[in-house]
Amino acid sequence: MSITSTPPVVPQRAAPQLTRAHEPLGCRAHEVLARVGDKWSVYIIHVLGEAGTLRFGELKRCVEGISQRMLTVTLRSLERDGLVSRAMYPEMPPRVEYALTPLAMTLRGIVGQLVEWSQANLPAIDGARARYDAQVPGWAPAED
Amino acid sequence: MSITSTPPVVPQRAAPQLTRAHEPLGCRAHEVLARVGDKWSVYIIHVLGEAGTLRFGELKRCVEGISQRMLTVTLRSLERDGLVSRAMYPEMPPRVEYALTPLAMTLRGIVGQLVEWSQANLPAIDGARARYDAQVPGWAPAED
DNA sequence: CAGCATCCTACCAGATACTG
DNA sequence: CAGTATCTGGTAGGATGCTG
Repeated sequence: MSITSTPPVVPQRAAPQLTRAHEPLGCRAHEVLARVGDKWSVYIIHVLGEAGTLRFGELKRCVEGISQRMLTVTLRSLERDGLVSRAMYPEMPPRVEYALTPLAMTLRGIVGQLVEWSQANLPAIDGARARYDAQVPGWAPAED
Repeated sequence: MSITSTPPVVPQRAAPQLTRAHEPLGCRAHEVLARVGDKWSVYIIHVLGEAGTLRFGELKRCVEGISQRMLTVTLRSLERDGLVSRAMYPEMPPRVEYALTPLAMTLRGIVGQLVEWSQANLPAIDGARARYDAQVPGWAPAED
């Protein structure tokens, strides 16, 4: 379990000041991370955070690339987790508006940083990929 | 757990103007988000960030729940993106050590905030789920 | 317009076995 | 120990067609 019981065989190199390896992560936090670490969730939270309130179709247009099904599914999931609120107006034609909940609002900052980081470091990552693909023999550059 | 590399203060970008016209994220950022928004990537980056340097087996124990295959695959992917460095020592038995690259180091702060947020808001999310599951008729509470 | 239901496919990801 | 290779079931997720 704890790697602090280091076998004497392993040479301690470069004096790791961070010996405390097994931070338990609180077990279930992993679960939440999986939610946030969903392909579309972060995207949707970001878009909704920027736009404030959007209807289904608008959202779909903003998140372009997402299928109608995945948008529905993801929104349901986010709604269930209390991150997105859903307001339905039974008019004709129907109108449904989505927005972030206060809970999700506290995520906005982090998500924003994530997006900024992504945009800022895209070139670096592209470079790393190119370098890796070049030096690794039989690696098919299949987008990941 | 302390995220020492980054001040906990979230630089809220000023003026979240609620305009409906939303610029599409530069949209390759989405690609990077998908990488970060991978189930295991954040976890591994976090663990590696805390531990500094870990061998394959140590990592596997730390990220408990991950299969050997997924650890290999995810590490490869992270390595390809220049987020994780891999040092192999062709001894017997073999030893391979993983660590974050400087690039990934700049992600540590954000990932740390994400983890903290997850842990802090787990109860809220649990509550929201319970509430949702209770009020929605035929919803099978199948964990997601 | 906003969705649900259905079908169908591809890939994700675990288990197992084998190698250097 | 640190992988690779292979098989396989589960599910993510797209396409389509239909309702209120």
